[in-house]
Amino acid sequence: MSHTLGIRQAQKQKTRQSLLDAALGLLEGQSLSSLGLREVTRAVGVAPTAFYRHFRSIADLGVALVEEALGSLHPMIRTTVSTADNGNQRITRAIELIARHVEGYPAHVRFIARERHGGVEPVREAIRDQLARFGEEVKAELAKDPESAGWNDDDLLMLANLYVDQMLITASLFLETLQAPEEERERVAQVAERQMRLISIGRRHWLD
Amino acid sequence: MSHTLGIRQAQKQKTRQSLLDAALGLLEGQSLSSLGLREVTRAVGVAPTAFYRHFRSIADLGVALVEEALGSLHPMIRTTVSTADNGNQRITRAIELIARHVEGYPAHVRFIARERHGGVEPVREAIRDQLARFGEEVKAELAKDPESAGWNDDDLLMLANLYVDQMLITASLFLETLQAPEEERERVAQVAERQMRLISIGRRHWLD
DNA sequence: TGTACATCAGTGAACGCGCGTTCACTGATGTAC
DNA sequence: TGTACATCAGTGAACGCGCGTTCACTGATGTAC
Repeated sequence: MSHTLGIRQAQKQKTRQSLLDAALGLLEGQSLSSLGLREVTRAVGVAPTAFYRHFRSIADLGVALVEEALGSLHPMIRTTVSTADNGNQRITRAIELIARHVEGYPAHVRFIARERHGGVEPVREAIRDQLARFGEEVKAELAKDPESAGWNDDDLLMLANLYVDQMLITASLFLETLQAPEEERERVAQVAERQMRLISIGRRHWLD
Repeated sequence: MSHTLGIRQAQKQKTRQSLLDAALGLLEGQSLSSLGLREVTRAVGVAPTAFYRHFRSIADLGVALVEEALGSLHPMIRTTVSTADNGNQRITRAIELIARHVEGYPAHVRFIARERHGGVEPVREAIRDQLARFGEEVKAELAKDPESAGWNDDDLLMLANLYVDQMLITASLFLETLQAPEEERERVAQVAERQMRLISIGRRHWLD
């Protein structure tokens, strides 16, 4: 039984999504704390007052963008980790997955990198919470691996967060190469791969 | 032969420094791209137009702040690395150095973390350049270490950048605990320490 | 040392502009009967 | 199915406000002789 939205509800959601999309576009060249409500509505083509039918404030819209952006990162991180743990080949594939995600959702990645330490506290908090959840999930994924035998929970979480941070750093480096020639992107990929490999080597000898 | 500045020059520098200090203070709660010129001059107590005697724009002031902030990080990173390479005890001391730096210059650290991916391109560029220089310096420091025998230049730089990024991540985590109880800060320190240790273990077995 | 002129950091008035928010409104959609 | 009323997403005028930038200015400091 699929519930069809009323015309009114559907139109409202469409406008809301347009506001989110427009904001994300405008945020490529500035940060959230300088984004104007009128700027966003102008880009969409609705009256400034229409904004209030969807969000209390720009900060509120920012929090919604966090959900959207990290929702899209979610499957990527899981796949990356469950994919990426044994051989060097798996690490190569994981880095490729990150590169493709950055190509597919550059604005989302930029938004998260920018606002993670940005000037809007509720948005920072939303990102912090989501990244903590990612850490927990990666930890759960790592725990399944035979290589994790003998590891305690604290150390697993420590390693999980190291991987998560490393993925974000790599993603943000890829972002900077989006307009650059292919060889530059290849160079970034190779460095990221070796860093990931070095961490995995550290993991393997952690209990020595 | 010490050259005493003229009264006029000395007063000008003092005002300039006041503008930088006021801006840094205001930036604790917002990001550079939303900082207003009038806001800064108001905080200092000079006329808005006085701003133009010192900086072309807020972005220009931001670049000056990068020099100031990373100038203060400079000695810290060098000491941290040359200190931090052999035993676990050295890593502990390195993390302590970072913690103390964050306590001593919280606004500088926050500024760099925030604007590294912020909305003002010239400022991002200045930070990128400085961090690249740090990477090179850390690489040079690592190269002196007997443990680096057999390492090629690319791998040394890869490791150096891994350390630099890890230091920034750790610094920004400490920043979030400045208002938190001591036990929270201790927890962050312990995680950072183990991550650094894992990386160092990876380093030791890189050539296996 | 004293005088006459040049420099220039900081002033204060004025400008046009876009901002966020309020309010009463309109008219298409939804609902009850 | 048709009618009468309720809901509510989006409108458009109006507001007061702070913004960045311009300009001619002032008066303390600097310099040449």
